[in-house]
Amino acid sequence: MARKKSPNETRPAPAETGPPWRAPMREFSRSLPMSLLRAREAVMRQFRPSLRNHGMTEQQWRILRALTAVDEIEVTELARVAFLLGPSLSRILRDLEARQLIERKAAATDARRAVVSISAKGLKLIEAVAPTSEAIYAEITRRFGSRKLAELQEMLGVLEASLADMASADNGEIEADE
Amino acid sequence: MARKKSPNETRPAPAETGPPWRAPMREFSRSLPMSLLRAREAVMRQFRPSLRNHGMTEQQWRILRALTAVDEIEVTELARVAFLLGPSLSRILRDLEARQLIERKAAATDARRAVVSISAKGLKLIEAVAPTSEAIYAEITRRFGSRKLAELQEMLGVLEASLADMASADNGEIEADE
DNA sequence: GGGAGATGATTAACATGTTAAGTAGATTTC
DNA sequence: GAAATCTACTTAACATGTTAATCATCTCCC
Repeated sequence: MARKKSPNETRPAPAETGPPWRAPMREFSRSLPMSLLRAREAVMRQFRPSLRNHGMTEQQWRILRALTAVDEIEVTELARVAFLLGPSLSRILRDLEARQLIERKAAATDARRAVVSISAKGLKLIEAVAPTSEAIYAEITRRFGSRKLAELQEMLGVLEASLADMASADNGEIEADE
Repeated sequence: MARKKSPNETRPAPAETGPPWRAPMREFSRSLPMSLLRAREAVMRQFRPSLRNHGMTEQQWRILRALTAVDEIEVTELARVAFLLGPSLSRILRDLEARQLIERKAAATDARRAVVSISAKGLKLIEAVAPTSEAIYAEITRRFGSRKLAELQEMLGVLEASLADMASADNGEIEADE
């Protein structure tokens, strides 16, 4: 049942207590990665039950959803659009193909490339899920506010663009002292 | 747009082409879940190499990081603070304990509850990673803007709160027509 | 045109996400 | 006060995230 509460009256410290060592780092739960993670989880929690009822995961939905927007598409490009890493996509395509929700063929000009498209069965599945999905999205928009939602997405896009060419400044230590 | 793509001159359609069926759904790549996912990935991509150099994953870092803020903490509360599901936390704690980065003991009043704390070795590891981590965070803040960063986090918090009590409206279909 | 290197995709190996089931200890109830 | 129930945690099982390695094809260059 998700982690929607619990009075927790027994724990020793609220986890917001002063750190035992000098704390140069920002309050943990307010870091940007945590904020983004929690927000996304709050959103996805709304969609998962419906998807699950249709025997589909979030990623499988992303793929089928992306496939409805094109006639056919190469695997690499699909990975970019659905924002999945190659290995994940490979596995999922194998399963979706086995379930006959997609079709795959080799590209005409380049035998390395595979071209994927959604099947009639896949389209039917999308059409079955879409109404519920739309209703949920509408409710989220209603609650948060259409204006604010657009603003938020704009900021997220700017953030992403801001970091696009940032080189990670990792020092070379391979293991902690040992 | 972001996503420093590549010329990709060979693909058949840019994936932004008109859908073959009537498309009642919003442009896929601009959905809220995708925006959040991409923004978070853009941020985490900066931290992962440094963490990896210290032999640690993002989640392991979250746990150790959370532990530095308290003297000791129960597992359930730690799951809440580090935003991890119970099963994930169980596995990670087992590993961190084997690596002697944390210590675990049974709670005094309730034998079911386990109390976790960071070890001296764990603290040393945190101290080794913290400077790089801080530098990365500072650079992100500099690029995106301190003001905007605070605004963004405020909006994310409001979004999360907006959806806190939303009941998922899943219909009961268990499988698509077959 | 053949070999070195680049590219598209998959496989491998390990860590985590997610839901369900299991286990041991605590709490309630009659 | 023992059975029923609840609670904290763990295990199980499967799907995905993540990095590295592999495999097949393609390109380039001599």
